[in-house]
This record gives sequence, C-alpha cells and structure tokens, in this order.
Amino acid sequence: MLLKIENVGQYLRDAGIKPSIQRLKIFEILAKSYEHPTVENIYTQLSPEIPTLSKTTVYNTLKLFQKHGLVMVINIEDNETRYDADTSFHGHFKCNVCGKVSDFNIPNTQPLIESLKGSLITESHYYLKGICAECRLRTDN
Amino acid sequence: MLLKIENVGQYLRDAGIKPSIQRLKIFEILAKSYEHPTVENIYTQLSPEIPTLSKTTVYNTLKLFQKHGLVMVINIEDNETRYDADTSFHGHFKCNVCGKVSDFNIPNTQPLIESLKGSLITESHYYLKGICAECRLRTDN
DNA sequence: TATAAATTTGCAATCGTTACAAATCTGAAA
DNA sequence: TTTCAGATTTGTAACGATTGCAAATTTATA
Ligand SMILES: [Mn+2]
Ligand SMILES: [Mn+2]
Ligand SMILES: [Zn+2]
Ligand SMILES: [Zn+2]
Repeated sequence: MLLKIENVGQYLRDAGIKPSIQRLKIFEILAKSYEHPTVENIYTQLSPEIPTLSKTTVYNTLKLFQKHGLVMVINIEDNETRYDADTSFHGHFKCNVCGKVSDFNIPNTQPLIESLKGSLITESHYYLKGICAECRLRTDN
Repeated sequence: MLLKIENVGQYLRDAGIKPSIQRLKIFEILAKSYEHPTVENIYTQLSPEIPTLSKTTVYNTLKLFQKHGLVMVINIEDNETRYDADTSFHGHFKCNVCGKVSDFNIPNTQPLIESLKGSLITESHYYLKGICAECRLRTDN
C-alpha cells in the first residue's frame, strides 16, 4: 500500500540513515508507488534525474535500508528481486500476464502453527500468482 | 512432507515423463527427503552415483518436472532456488541459523481476498523465516 | 581552508542459470 | 542383429543479476 510519509528525509534520519540525494530519491520511489520495483526499475527511473547514478549505489542503498528495517525483499519470482517500503504484513499477488505485483490485506491474524512452537518468527510472506481481473477480461481466461 | 510414492517410475510415466536413470534419481531425492534441495544439492548428492551427470541435466529435468506439475519452486530466499515434490498447499519455514527449510500445515482454508475478486489464482506460497526451536536452544535467542 | 570520514562510482569478478550443439542412449524397423 | 531416427544427456560458452573493491567525489569537522 501507499505509504503516507510527510518528510522522507526525517523518516530516514529517524532510522539512523543520513539522507543523501540518492537515498532520498531511491526511498521515494519505493514509498510513493505501488509498484514493488526491481533494482533495474529504480535505476532506470532515476537515471535521467541523477545521470551519474551507479547501479551499485542502488544495490548498496537497498541493502542499507534492509539493515535498518525500512524495506523488505519480495521473492515472489526466482528471477526478479523486488523491494517494498511497506514492511507491515500484507500479501502480494503477481499477475503472470501483465507482470504487475499488487498488495492485498490479510484479513484475520496469522494462525499459530503447532509444529513451529518454540521457533522465533521474524518474517512472513504470503505470495499468490495467477491472472489479474483486468488481464482475464482483456484476454480469455 | 514426505511423499509416499511406491513406484517412482510409474509416477513419472503417469505424468507423461519417460523415467530415465537421471530423472528417476533426481525425483527420488526430491520425494524421499524433507530437505527442499537446491540444484547444487541435488547435483552434489548424485555425482558419486552418476559420475557423468551434468548440472545442465539437473536444471533441464527440474524444468521438465515443473512443466508437468510434479514439482514446485520455493523462492523463500533470493539467492537460492529450492524445489519441492510436494505440490499441495503447505507453508515453509526457513531457519536463518541452521539454514533448514521445513514444512508446516496451514490449518484453515485460505481466506477469500476481497481485492482479488475476479482474479484467477494458480499458485500460493506462504513463507516464514526466523530461528528454529533447536537453534534457539543451542544458541541464545 | 585543510583534513578526515562518509558516500558514491565504475569496473572486474562471481555465481546461478540458460542456450546450444555435439555426444550418447533408446527403441523400433529392417 | 544391425541400422537409424528421435529422445536424452552432456559440456561449454554466454548471459544477467549481484557483489567486491579501490578510486573518485562529497560532506562534515577542525
Ligand atoms: Mn507490498
Ligand atoms: Mn515443502
Ligand atoms: Zn494482469
Ligand atoms: Zn535452525
């Protein structure tokens, strides 16, 4: 979901990250869109605006954000790593036709898994794949 | 979970796959263990037994199994693709300490997601990460 | 302004995966 | 059994995403 962050610079500073231009812009792309971009996406979007930007910086910055808990990694597909600035528990649906990855809320709270008693859960991901409503109408399925 | 397949050759044949030695052995590793192996794991395990085995064959065979619905891909980690011969809906928990990926049952049926109405769901994955009970005892957490 | 620390950059290296063509195997026809 | 076509496997090269690393640049501090 779209994060409502009034001051991105302050948001980063509160997390212990100095807000450079690169960091600000990269985080804004993550926070102010629904798209769950890949490194390539982010790099392509920012290149015109920051012509000197290095792809390595995008990688480094995302790793930094991760370490500070500002982004989560989405591994819904094995050949594309996506990033999400919304770290709250929510589901992701990928349409295999248009390729979009969208969010959905998980209604009820997570069930207690008997066999995991004694384990410490630090991350949970719920991924669905299929064909979105729009693509079903446009095509056939 | 451990699949109880009495005759692996027949199981493959029923799926429309000719059971070569390589295919048999690769499928057995997937079906007769809980480990959710990577390509590397499978290759390393089979190399002594089939010294001529090529890693390409492991890749090709897993892709073939996928196409026939015999295995599912587990993308719980972005740097390791794992495979599972149990294609029924169940959850996966990865311990960040020992690295093991274990199964767990999902108690209740999947909730109907309002925002996905009209979509066709073909795959669902539920991934948890954390520290398993054994590792918590052995270490500190 | 001078200097040190932090950050960014570019490029080479690495790793998992795929493309592709040659080699090998298998099974049926002669 | 021998021959041959098709299926399968293999090895190697190529590819793309990610990382390592050292130089260049920017920012903060004295
Ligand atoms: Mn999301
Ligand atoms: Mn499993
Ligand atoms: Zn779609
Ligand atoms: Zn463990």
